[in-house]
Amino acid sequence: MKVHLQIEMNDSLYLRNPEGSELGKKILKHSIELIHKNGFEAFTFKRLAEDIGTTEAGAYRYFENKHKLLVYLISWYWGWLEFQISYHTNNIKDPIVKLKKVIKLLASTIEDDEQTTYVNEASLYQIVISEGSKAYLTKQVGEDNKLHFFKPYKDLCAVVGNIILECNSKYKYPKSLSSTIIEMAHFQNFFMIHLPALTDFGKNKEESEIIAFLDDLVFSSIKKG
Amino acid sequence: MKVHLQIEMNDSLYLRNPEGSELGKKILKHSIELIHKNGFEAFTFKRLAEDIGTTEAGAYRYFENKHKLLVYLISWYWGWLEFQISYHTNNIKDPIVKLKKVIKLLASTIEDDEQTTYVNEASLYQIVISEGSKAYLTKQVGEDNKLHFFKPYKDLCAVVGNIILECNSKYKYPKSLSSTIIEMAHFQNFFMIHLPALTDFGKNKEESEIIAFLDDLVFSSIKKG
DNA sequence: TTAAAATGATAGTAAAACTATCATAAATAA
DNA sequence: TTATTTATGATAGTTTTACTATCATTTTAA
Repeated sequence: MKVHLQIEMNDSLYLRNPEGSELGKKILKHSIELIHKNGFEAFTFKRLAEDIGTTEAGAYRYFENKHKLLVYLISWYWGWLEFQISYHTNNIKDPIVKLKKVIKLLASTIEDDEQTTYVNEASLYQIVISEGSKAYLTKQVGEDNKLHFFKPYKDLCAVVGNIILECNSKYKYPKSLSSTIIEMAHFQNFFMIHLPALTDFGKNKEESEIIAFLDDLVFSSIKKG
Repeated sequence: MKVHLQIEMNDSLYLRNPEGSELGKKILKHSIELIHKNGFEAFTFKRLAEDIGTTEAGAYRYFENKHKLLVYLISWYWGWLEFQISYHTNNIKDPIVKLKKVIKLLASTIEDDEQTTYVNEASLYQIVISEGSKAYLTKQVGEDNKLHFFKPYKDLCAVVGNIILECNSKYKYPKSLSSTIIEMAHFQNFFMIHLPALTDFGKNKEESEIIAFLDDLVFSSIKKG
């Protein structure tokens, strides 16, 4: 049996649902490739269109602008990750084991999930690391937030925050610790690769060390006593 | 006695030293104002020139492009902050007291430092929060790093890392913990204001709570035993 | 006081970030 | 099946951004 998993997306993010047509899926697929390859700043709808074999206008019919396309991709990732977490932590009773699993999922290079043909999760993970913050570090963050663009991120943060509370219901900063883990899972990875002086992982460049750091950080913080 | 403090800047960041002329200082002053007000994406040399009363070409004589100008401003801030830290922790023997002071300096809204007339530190602090990551979250991060654009950030990170080691010489992740504190001092502030669901400070919006969170995070982690 | 350097004024270019129009192809509903 | 809506392709055009170039004038430094 082959299961197709579809992430429910906020429909204010697009003009026409990209998951509902071949061209739309091509837009997703190729924008992931291009942003991964050249970075978000160098990404244009013109290049995207050339890559796909459609016209600039074709892309603009799906997404108002490249910012919304980025937010779409990042949101898709958070939604996908939340599913991965619920899938992989299902039936785990011990919240400490659960939290360790979550940290591992957050900080591990993703392999491409064959269930979604038009999204390369491995590339998307790299985009989330390098470009993810740009989704909200803007002047329109308030408006975007009103349109619930960041709901998937907030939901994930809430999920992780609740596991933290399961570990220690008296811990005072579950949400901030949660957003700290999430951000640092990515930032430490970026630093390790590009600015190793900002980390302790420069020599080996092993993501297992990032996981060990985050484990240490989290479990020291929430340890009772 | 009036002391003028000048931060030594990497001269690959500019074409002509902006601190060496009136026009240059105006460029710094007004770019801080404009980026603070409208965000980095909306910031252009044309608007800057109009604001100052010079021409676009005038600005381009000082900075190759707006990315370098941003890196300049952010670097200036890190340099300035490192001085603040060394100034305010001078003569403090106890590394724990020192580290607390550092966290406070990192996470506190800065008041405008009258010693530097052409830099409004309060606005610059907001820019560092909202735009700081964009200095390195680019495809050219490698080249920029080779030109030592991020040295002030790395230096600061090393300083904080060393204080962490003074507290506990056996702690395994001084540099990663240091970059985590630095980044989170800003990110938690941004989240508190714009995406409060990602923090535990949404109700009161008090930066003292961020400081308390960071204190808790750091001292739990480096506590011996 | 004279040469060098910095600024101002103006012009121009390539690309980015869109919007608009119209013809055609594909899907769908009557 | 035909009629009609809907999606796509092809083409063109606009405004803004991100620069570069030139030359005259002013300021500064030797």
